[in-house]
Amino acid sequence: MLSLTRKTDYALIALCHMAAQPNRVCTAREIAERHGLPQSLLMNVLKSLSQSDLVESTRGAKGGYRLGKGPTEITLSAIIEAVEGPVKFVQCATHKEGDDPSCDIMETCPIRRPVQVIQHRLEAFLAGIVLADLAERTSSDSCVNLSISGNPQPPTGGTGQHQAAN
Amino acid sequence: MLSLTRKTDYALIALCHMAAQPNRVCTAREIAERHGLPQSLLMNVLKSLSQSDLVESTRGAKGGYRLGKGPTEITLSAIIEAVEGPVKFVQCATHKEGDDPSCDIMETCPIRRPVQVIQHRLEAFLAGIVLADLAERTSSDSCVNLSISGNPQPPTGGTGQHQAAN
DNA sequence: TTGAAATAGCACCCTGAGGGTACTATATTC
DNA sequence: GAATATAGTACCCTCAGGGTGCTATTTCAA
Repeated sequence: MLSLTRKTDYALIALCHMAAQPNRVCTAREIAERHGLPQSLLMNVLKSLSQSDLVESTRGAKGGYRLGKGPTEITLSAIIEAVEGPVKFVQCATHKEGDDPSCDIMETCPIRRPVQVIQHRLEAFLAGIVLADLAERTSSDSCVNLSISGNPQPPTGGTGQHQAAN
Repeated sequence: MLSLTRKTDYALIALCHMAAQPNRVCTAREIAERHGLPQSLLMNVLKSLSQSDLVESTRGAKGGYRLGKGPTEITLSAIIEAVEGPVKFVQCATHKEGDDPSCDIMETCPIRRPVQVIQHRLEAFLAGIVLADLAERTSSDSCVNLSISGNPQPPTGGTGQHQAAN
């Protein structure tokens, strides 16, 4: 369905929670109770984030989690990758030479190249969104900030405006 | 995993195949054999595409499929939607007032708004890629063209502007 | 030193979507 | 009427998503 999993949802919520309180450590329980998430699952997610250094964890009493980087350094693609694994728009997109082919028509596939280009553009898209963008609108309730993006700006029209990638 | 399903892969292959031969009808068997796809599954996919008017079908002997629109009118988002259903970056993204909430923290969810903005941008991204972009690079092997459509252009705007490093 | 609080690491389970098959009905051509 | 092709269903199997539970480890504080 081309959708994120719920784990990523939880990750985003937890990260926003931490971003809003940069000067203290937050426990999994606190975050779970505050936002009504299942605590055990949230802990799994926080573990993943910790292993990817997106959050720092402190064990023991008075322990908890805090952001491991600044909110402008944590990209959406890093979050997704930490929780769900690498984004694969199509299975063959991240295929390396010599790998066991995930798809048995690799050699003759007529759409492989163009689809890989789309993959790169999607990665760039996700890498361009950072936690600060999300957290910002979370605290202030204004609707405005993200919405430069807000008007979806139909990209269909022109061939050839600027491109960010490649 | 934020990935397309194999059905969409098949749809893209079939559509590219048809785009390359605009003046004749192609049978499911022909496409399946040509590209090594399972015929029965490909037929399912073609049925979906037909119901969404992305392809025209002709029944009976000498029947088959052909594109239902020009290759510049068939967007990637339309293809995905025809085969997989609506793109939902997150479950709640397409939620309408009064629906049964797909997520029981709808009301208090701190990231709902920003995430919906991302969803809109993703939709615009996918709507900006058309079949012609794929089919083009299929026949000619040049690598350049696709960069025109969906320019990723991070939605940050207010906050830092980050360039996708690729 | 001991207990409580917190994360770390497994192991396991259940459900549903992805992915695939099979069969029948219908339309068209020759 | 036979052959060819799509249309429509109904069904099945596998595996990732999503969730639970238990144990180990670390840290603080009484």
